[in-house]
Amino acid sequence: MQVKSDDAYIAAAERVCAEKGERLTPLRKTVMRIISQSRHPVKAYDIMDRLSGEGFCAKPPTVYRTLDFLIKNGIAHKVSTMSAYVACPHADKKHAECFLLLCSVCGEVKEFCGGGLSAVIDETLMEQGFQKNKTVLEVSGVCQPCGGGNG
Amino acid sequence: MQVKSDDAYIAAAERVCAEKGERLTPLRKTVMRIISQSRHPVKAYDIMDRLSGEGFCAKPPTVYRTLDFLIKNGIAHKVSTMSAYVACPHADKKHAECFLLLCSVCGEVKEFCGGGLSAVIDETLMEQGFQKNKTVLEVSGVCQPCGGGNG
DNA sequence: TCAGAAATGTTATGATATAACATAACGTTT
DNA sequence: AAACGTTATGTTATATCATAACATTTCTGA
Repeated sequence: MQVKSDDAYIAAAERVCAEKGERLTPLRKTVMRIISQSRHPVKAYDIMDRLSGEGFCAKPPTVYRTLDFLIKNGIAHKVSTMSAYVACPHADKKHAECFLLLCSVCGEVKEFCGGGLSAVIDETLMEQGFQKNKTVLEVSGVCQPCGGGNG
Repeated sequence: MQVKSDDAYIAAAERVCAEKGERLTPLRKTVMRIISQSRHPVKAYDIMDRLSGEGFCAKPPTVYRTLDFLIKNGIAHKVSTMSAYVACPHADKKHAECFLLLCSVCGEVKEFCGGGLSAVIDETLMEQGFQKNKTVLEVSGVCQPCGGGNG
């Protein structure tokens, strides 16, 4: 399995921000690096601790504001079921909504952006007369390398 | 739109518990009643306050334990994106996984259990080699009565 | 009625998140 | 450069959500 280097995440974040006229400040870049280097979703307070190790003295509001910024710009996601945060691996590509697969064995999170699934969800919502704003789909289970499916 | 009376929720809860050999104690029944009477998801600490009004003196662990029980037995759900809890309207019927539509205008939550959507999700996960344990799908938006879709 | 299991009570604390206001950094205009 | 408005970050305090650990009570079956 190919793993994206954290530099690639940062580069993507740079591109997204440049395009939107947003500023990827040192703090924001560092938070982005912290979550993109982790193979697991990272808790806000863990981010705070890691920031301390990098010379920042961030308190909770700073961390949450930074996370809000990253999420608002689509370069990070909140894992609601875990109260934790992940970097988006394809922030700079046009893509459907991101769904999250959470492996309870290795703890890794995998994103998938199935246009097909997105379409089915949209269609279902349409039938219900529900106007979607945001979809959160998080599946916990066992990923393939950990023995989940198809060996 | 037909609204289910809270008695129906309690009756369903009774049936589910009876079937499983679980006990729907006064505390559990009261919590079930509290969340089934609300049109919105209810916060744990609000449940605690309401319990006080009914003669219980429940502290957080008691409330969370009770919620865990209800969730474990499929008669209530946690709305992860809101840290709040709802009663399941069809706990006693065999049904696919429940998905939640959260209206940001009226605050109501609507459940739907589309077997079709469930199947598509399962299929997608299969393709990914991911063995599902639990799926959380929560959509925020605007419901039909509030002007969401199709008038 | 005794023993074990299940449920609830109690105390304390941990974990997650935001409000409100102060200061600093940045960019633009003059 | 000085003055200004905007954006970003710092700071203090506190609100909100949740669980660990252990005590007591209640239920149930032998």
